[in-house]
Amino acid sequence: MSGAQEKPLRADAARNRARLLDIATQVFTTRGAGVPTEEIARAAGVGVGTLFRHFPTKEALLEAVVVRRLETITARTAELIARAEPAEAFFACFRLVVEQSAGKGEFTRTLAAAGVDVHASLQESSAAMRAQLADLLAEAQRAGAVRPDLGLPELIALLVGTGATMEQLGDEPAARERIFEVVFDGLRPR
Amino acid sequence: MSGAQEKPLRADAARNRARLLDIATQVFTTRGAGVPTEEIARAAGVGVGTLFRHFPTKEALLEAVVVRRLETITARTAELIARAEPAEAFFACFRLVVEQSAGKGEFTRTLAAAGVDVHASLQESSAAMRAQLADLLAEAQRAGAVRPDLGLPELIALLVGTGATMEQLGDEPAARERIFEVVFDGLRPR
DNA sequence: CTAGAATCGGACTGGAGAGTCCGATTCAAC
DNA sequence: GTTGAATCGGACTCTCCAGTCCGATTCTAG
Repeated sequence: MSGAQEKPLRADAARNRARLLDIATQVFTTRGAGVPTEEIARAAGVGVGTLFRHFPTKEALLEAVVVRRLETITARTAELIARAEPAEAFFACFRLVVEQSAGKGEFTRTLAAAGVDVHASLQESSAAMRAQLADLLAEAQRAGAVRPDLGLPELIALLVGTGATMEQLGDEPAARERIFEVVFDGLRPR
Repeated sequence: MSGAQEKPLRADAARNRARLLDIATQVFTTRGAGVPTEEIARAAGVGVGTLFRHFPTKEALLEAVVVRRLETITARTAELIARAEPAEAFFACFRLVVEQSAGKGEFTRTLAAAGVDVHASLQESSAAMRAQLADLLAEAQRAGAVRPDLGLPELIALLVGTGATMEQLGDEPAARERIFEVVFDGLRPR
């Protein structure tokens, strides 16, 4: 579904598009989804017209940012799964998702509030992520590393919640590590 | 500090003010802080002029809602502290704060983003809450019920984060209970 | 190099929502 | 009941921002 069926963009157009995505990712992540589109455009060195040609809606831009991030996380998670034991992979992925989700909560919230619902592309990549997490969880439970009564919804909620915890905590590596210890201890069987 | 130094409000004015606070609490909690002030006013059966007389700013209204909630929680927490053993009180209060914080995250976020910083009244009641939590934590740690390396900032972050977890999870009592088990297990010493 | 198509830029529009203003209304003191 | 002060209501203004439009610019095929 994510093939390259689009006709090749003109050189400058492709450059602008990529630049917009990068800048938007950075700005939205650090300052929240409320930043005006015009500011994103200026930071990327283009006019708003250009921005809206590439992303017909602010929501579309947000969505593109989130999808790209999800895809990155999914890919890295796949690597981890292939390379490590179930238990180790599970906890490593938990860390990965939490670290990469910084500030993402606001996006999805905005998206859900704005559009009728999240769009097709997002549903697609988030479904892939869910499937991966479900596998990961099942494997870890089979290996006895995670309490067996935990479901996928709880795991996802915990991922989001731990992300919120970290956001609240700020940059204090030792404290962040202690949070991981608490959550991981809680996840293991009694 | 929270004495009654204000001159007595006229009967209708007092009624309107109370009604506005109630409605605002309800509406903001269920639909987020983005709801237009006009809608709050209409739901309360008054004009926007009235709303803005009592709360000169939307931010002020949000703040009043949050302060009131904090005060409620603080009072109930005090009861629990007086009535139970340290360990029991600690976990009961954790539950209480998480349950009562549903949807509050967005408020504080909005507040922090809007005003220069949170206002005096909020700082006051949140300082009271912090002090209470610090006591609670220290007592529970002395009783050996909570891992000793946990600080107040981590506790607060966990409260917020667990609130986010619950919000994400929705209304599924069994799942919510499992989340509490995970977090509480993680909080206890190894 | 040239022409024509794709892309750009940013002034402009429309709409939404916060906060103001003042004539109309309601309260309460006498 | 009367009267003046407090309060109300909601039309109105002002600001901010998403998204449009079109003349100007830049790319690329030949």
